[in-house]
Amino acid sequence: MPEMPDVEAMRRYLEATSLHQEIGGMVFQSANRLLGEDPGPHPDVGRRLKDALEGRAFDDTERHGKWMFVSLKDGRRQTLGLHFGMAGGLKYFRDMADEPAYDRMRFDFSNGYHLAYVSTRKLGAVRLIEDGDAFVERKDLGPDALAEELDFDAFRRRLEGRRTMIKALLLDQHVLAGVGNVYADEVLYQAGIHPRIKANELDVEDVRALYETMHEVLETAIDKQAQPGDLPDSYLTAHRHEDGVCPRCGAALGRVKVSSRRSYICPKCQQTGSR
DNA sequence: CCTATAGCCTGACGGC
DNA sequence: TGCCGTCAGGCTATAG
Repeated sequence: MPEMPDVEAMRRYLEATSLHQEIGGMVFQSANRLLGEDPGPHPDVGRRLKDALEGRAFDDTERHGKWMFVSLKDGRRQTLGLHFGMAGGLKYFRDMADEPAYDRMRFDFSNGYHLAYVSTRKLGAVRLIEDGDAFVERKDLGPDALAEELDFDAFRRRLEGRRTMIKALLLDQHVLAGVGNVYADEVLYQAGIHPRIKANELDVEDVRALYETMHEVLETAIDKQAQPGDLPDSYLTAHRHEDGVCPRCGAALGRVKVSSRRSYICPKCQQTGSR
């Protein structure tokens, strides 16, 4: 679930619930794999996180692609970096009876509420860093898919000359950050572009359509708080299953592999690059 | 530079 | 019901 629109929804959720409250305590549950350091593992990251965060409060949030950054600004400049992997999220609650399953890292606020970082498969990551910008730089992430600096020209240049399949490029977080498997399919579907066409075989009009569609799709999804059921009827996302049908033309959806990930396509509506 | 694959984890689902 | 294989909205390392 967590692609950029989902992470953006979670960021707003954290912002609305958990800022400026003293972190009275932290609890880790089967979280070792999530707490690794870059680079290499650290013997007691949990201890270090507690030392760094307990007694302080979250102050601000940012997001870059699928990464969420939560900063604590009193005195030391420190930031918590959160990635949610394939399945995970946040939950704010009061009664421990409402603690969600797979709660791997819990913040116990002094006001009696709790914030859970949930990760079913432990494929996410928790990092204690100085600030988001430096982290993004170090990881060599591309610009956020909706960043202003990624205007059409910058987008075009990032795809220029690449002989990689267009969907693989959209998924590559070094090219641009935030698009995952589901939204890559959605964007390509809405733009009428086949996922396996090579980027250097798209003409400028295709690239422009792709850029504009990407904005439209991501902005719409954020607006709907990334709830798949609330997306427009014309969207592909709700139909990505075994016997799904194109919401536009009714054709049976096709399935292809790109970058070892499953792609759903409408063979009729995504002709650009299909032959 | 490009593609494919395995591995990290765990749960859900289908087939036998 | 139990067991097995496959798949899943991510990412990295590695090999060719």
